Amino acid sequence: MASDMRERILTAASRLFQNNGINATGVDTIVAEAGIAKMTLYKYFPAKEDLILEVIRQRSREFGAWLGNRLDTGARTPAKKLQLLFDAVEEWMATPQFSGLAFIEASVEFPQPESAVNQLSAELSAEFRDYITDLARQAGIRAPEALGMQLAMLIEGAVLSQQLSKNSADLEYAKQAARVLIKSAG
Amino acid sequence: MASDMRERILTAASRLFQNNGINATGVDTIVAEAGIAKMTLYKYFPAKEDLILEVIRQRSREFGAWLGNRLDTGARTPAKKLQLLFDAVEEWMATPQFSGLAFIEASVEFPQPESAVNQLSAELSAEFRDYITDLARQAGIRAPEALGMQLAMLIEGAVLSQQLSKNSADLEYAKQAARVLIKSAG
DNA sequence: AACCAGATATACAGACCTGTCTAATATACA
DNA sequence: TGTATATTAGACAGGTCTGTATATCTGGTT
Repeated sequence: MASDMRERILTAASRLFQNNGINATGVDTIVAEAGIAKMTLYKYFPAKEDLILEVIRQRSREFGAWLGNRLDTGARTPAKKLQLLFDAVEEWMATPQFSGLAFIEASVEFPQPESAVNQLSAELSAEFRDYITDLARQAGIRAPEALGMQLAMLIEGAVLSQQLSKNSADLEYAKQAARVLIKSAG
Repeated sequence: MASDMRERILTAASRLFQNNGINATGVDTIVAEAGIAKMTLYKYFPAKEDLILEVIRQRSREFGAWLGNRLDTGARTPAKKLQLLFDAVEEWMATPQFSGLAFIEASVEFPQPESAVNQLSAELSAEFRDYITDLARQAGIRAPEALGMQLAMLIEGAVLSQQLSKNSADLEYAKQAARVLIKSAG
């Protein structure tokens, strides 16, 4: 099936980008990993950049959907969802398909603001912040934007931490910090 | 002078790595930016990887020295230094030569644990955490490691934030979060 | 059975990459 | 002035990169 191919390419590219870096992963490597012909890749993605953009979009969508679902099923009120946030993030980081925050990695590898990859990263980063800020607003926090940004920064730092130090105690500290910040923001 | 050449190469490489990414910057570009011959670069740095490692080391050293000096001159007691930390980080981010946290960028571009660049990044990241943890310990914080990690994660998230959204309000939020966390950690 | 769209394998062009070699030039010092 | 040392310019080898072209094969439909 047609969408089957597309999915295989995206999956392979996502894994390779995560393990080796985006710029360090060649098209031939993606093709080999996906077990398809190079022409097929270029049929679905006219240029490597299109593939990069789609991988970032998909990984962000997946995380957003996972998180939204986890919070919806695990908590009723917005306030409880906010308190569940860091537990959910911890669970997500423990899943085997955890792969960092795509927009962070992409923005580091494509630092130029005029790059399409950088622009998309900035958009998705803002979306993520807005999502948490909305959560805080719905939970009745007095200064939702402040808390939203603080929690977002903490999550980004924790994800980086995890990948650098492989020390799972870090996330416990982040959770504790989130509790303190939420309580203080009232 | 000999050390002059070395310094010019490091300066040029640092700027290019920051603006375009590490893997996206070729040796020829560095040579042109530094205004030297390619052979000279390979005399001081036998391989590009040696240059990358030295750039990361130097940028981390510079930041560490700047921060240490700023805290020493701005505050007497360890407790006051801890309170000054985020103001200092804010000042550093406002300096023209601000270039992110080198070990974060490097670890994203070289994600494989067996890579020398990744290993150095992990070391420097741990050093940074230890520095803040020591600050917390000297300030008499009850759980210095917890607070140290929390502040480090917050700083890393704030630095990423700044580079992605260019919104300076983010750092104000981070400062506020740091105050809350320090107060709560007592 | 004949056809056809989609996928495959493979070679290729042209650009760029790292790292080396050589020959010419500049600089410092005796 | 003569000589060692450092730097330069530029070509080059060998490999990898993205993207294209071509020719073959496969599976489903009529």
